Amino acid sequence: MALDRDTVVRTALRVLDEVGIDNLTLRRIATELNVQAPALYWHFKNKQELVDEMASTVLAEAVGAAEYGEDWAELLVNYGRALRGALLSHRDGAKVFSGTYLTRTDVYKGQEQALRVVTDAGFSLAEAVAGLMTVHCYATGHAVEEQASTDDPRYDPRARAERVGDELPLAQAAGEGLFEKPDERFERGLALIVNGMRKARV
Amino acid sequence: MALDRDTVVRTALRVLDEVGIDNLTLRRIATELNVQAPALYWHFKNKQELVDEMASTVLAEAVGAAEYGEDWAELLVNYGRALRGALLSHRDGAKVFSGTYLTRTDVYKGQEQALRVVTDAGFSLAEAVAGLMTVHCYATGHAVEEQASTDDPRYDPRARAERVGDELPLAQAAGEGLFEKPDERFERGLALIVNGMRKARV
DNA sequence: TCATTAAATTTAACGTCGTTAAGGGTTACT
DNA sequence: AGTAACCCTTAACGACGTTAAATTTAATGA
Repeated sequence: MALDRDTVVRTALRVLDEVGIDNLTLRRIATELNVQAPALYWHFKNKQELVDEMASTVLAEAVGAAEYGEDWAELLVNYGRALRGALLSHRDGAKVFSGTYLTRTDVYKGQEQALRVVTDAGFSLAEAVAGLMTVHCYATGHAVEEQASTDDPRYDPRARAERVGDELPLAQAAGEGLFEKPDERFERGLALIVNGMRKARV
Repeated sequence: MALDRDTVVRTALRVLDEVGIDNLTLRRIATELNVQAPALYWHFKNKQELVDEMASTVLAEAVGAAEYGEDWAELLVNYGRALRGALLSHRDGAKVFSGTYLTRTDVYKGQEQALRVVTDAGFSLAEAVAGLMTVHCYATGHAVEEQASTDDPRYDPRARAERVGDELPLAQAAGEGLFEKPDERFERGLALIVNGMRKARV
């Protein structure tokens, strides 16, 4: 039975979850497919093209196919949640998937839908773009920072508190709740951006 | 004359600008220092430790050492600008420096200063943390997306417009101004977040 | 049904990379 | 002068992405 691109992509995503991006090799993926490494070059031009397709697959399914509702504020929040969820859904996903070239246009469909709802709510197109873009970048950045710190053993909260020390009391007090409840923290930022939009509409 | 960590770091940053992260090799850096590659292992445990120090150096100088002023809104804006500027100041900087382990505590000093100003302005510590964190993540995410698209020849605006096509009129109209003026676009998002803070203070 | 062609994969190998081991100078101190 | 710490070199290992060529598998058409 011959391979196809989609099978390779899904296997590669599974391997990514097992071994992380630093150990994601073509040989490892090929082994998982009972195949030799050069066989992958029949389906993909090179490794980067495979990784791009992995990113596109994950993002298209989570962001492009979602239903965000008809309330503009809810929509922005849901869009941010979906994007963050997609980036966090695979090991090292934030680093790997953010800023990679999207090979599918599906993602843009979600954005089209979002822009329509927000402009229908009375915002100008420029305002709608700004709001959506801000949520998009915020969700991306949050996922990157979040995944970097939770995956790195050196980011032990206790150790951090030691290092920050008594010279930086506010940073220390802030840090206590900072690394422990990422979901709630993410929501606070989202609410802030939506509030900013509310103010703009007046 | 013996090398020291700082010399290696600054040379590595220069090489990064020349060749990009995919071609940043220890041998290339060593050559630039008139030294053999294994010599670097006397100063750094491994390549990752060197990269971490590169990130810390750039971020500490731009974010930790800056003066943000005493007006809370201006401060948040300046913090975001400084962070984005640092990430964009080197080739592939956003991908390389975001989410890497910071070896210096200098960065936290900037955050301490920021939290003091914002809380002095009447915000709770939780609100101040949320605001600063949101700006931080937004600036990070913006830099990542921005650098990924400007460096990748496949992100040609014209080609994108073709692909998006007539089915997605809003996305197309939005895209026209989206990839062309990143500075202004960044500022719009910053203003949105600051406005959200303004509303929270009432 | 069998020859022909196209598709899919294997085998073998190349050059480069990060990293390690072992050893050789240099400098500073006793 | 001897010793110890420091800093670097030479040589090499195993793993990686990738390419070229040969080989097998599957589909096609007479």
